[in-house]
Parts: sequence; C-alpha cells; structure tokens
Amino acid sequence: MGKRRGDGDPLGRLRVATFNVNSLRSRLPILERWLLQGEVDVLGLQETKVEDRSFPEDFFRDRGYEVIFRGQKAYNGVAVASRLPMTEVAFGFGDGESPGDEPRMVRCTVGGMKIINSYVPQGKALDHPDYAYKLRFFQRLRALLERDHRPEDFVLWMGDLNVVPTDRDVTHPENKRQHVCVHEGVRMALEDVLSWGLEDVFRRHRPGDGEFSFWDYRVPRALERNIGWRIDHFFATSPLARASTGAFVERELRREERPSDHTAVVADFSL
DNA sequence: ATGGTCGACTCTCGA
Repeated sequence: MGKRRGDGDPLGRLRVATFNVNSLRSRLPILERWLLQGEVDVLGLQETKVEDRSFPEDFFRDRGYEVIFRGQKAYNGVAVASRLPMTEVAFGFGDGESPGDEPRMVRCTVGGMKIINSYVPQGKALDHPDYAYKLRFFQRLRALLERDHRPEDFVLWMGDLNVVPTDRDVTHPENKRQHVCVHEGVRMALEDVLSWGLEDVFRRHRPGDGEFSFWDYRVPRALERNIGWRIDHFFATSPLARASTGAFVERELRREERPSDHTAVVADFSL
C-alpha cells in the first residue's frame, strides 16, 4: 500500500530534475527535445540569466508546465517548471538579510513535497567576499529549514549547490583543496545544513565513482575524458529519501550541440 | 599548464 499524505491523494511516481542551464534562452532547443520525452514532472533551473519580463513563459505552458521564475540580466536566475500545481511559492530566504538573493532561491510545494531550488553562490576565491556570502548562504538555509520545515516532512533541497561533498565527487581532488567548491570550509558548511536531516539522494542509489554533473568548458574534451565535478544535487529528508526510487545524470544533454557546462541530474520518487 | 571556453555584454566578468 502506498504512503498517503495528510492533505490529499498520493502523487504516485514523480520525476524531478535539476539543471543549471547557463542562459535559459540559449538552451531552449535542448530543453525542447528533452521535455518532449514527457518524463520530467518537476524541473528546477538555475542560471537562467533572463529578466522576468523576457522569461519564455509560453515555452513551458505550451508543453504542459506551470512555471515560476525570478531572474536578472546576465547573472543568476532560478525557475521551477512543474506539470503539477505549485503552491506556497516564495523567493529568497524571507529572513530580511539580503533581498538580492531572490534570483538564487525559490521555494514551492508540489503535492506534499516541499521543494527548495537554489543556485548557491560560487564564491570566486577563499579570500573573496563572495565566499563569505556563500558560507552565509548555507547558514541561512539551515535557519530556513529550522524555521519553516521539519525533518519528518517531505523536503527536497536541490539545485546547483556549488559544493563537492566528498573527494569521490570531483576528478583530482588533491589539486583542488583551495577551491571554493572543494575546500573543507565549504564542505563543513554543507554538512551543517545536512545534519538538520537531509540525505544525498543521488548517492543513495549511485555509490560509484566518476558520476559528474559539470565539466569545465576550459578543459579540453572534459566530457569525453570525464574530468568533472558533481555539484548539482538532491538532498532530501529521510522520509522522502526512502521514497526515492532512483537517480541518474542526464549525460546526453551535455553531448548536445551548444550544451551548458552543466547537465541535468534526475531523481525519481514514488510517493 | 593561473591556460583553456562559453554566455551576456562590454571591451570584461562570471563560471
């Protein structure tokens, strides 16, 4: 017998994806072919790089998705497209600290699932103010979880989180100890969020090495040589992680002509 | 290899 939520019918199977598109409008041909397969129910996007007045709403609506978005010119921007109704939509942290982070943070509810889609600041360098902002971003996420959620609920934090959780999640980690996505400081910041009660959904299903979501444009033939980083993630509360049935990297999207430097990562749930 | 390549936009930055 399937697990029943308290507030309605069970969702059944739900496929969720996260994709840093590095400019939504330049990636529409890839999204077109991908969404045409009709298998993605909820899609979190990051780095849309489009102002709200120019957001291609019709593209999603014409393909059966509701869409919520907050972006700016040239940088940042997040969106969620969903085939199921989205409620409780909110941008930013709602903590009054920094309204400028709205294009990096969107929350919504789909069925009984509380979704947090983030584009965590990359940080530039360990001694750069943006890195302090990045660490603070994780702290504020922890505070948001404590304020608005419970580890017993179905909570999913996903997105380009710009952190390599373990040495197995990047090629040549020994050369990257001072990198803002690898340094022990950012890993501790992530761990502090996860200790609230979140689990790596991808690793639950895929324990092997060499699975990445980002390959640097500047490394020659990085995809073919599989020199990459796993920085796009799904972190779920225990009940939701237990309801996950699989996860995988959509590697083919990265092979397409004019791809993003990231590719999509997919997680399946049976709720 | 402090290189390399994209995308948006300005002659440079962010990743």
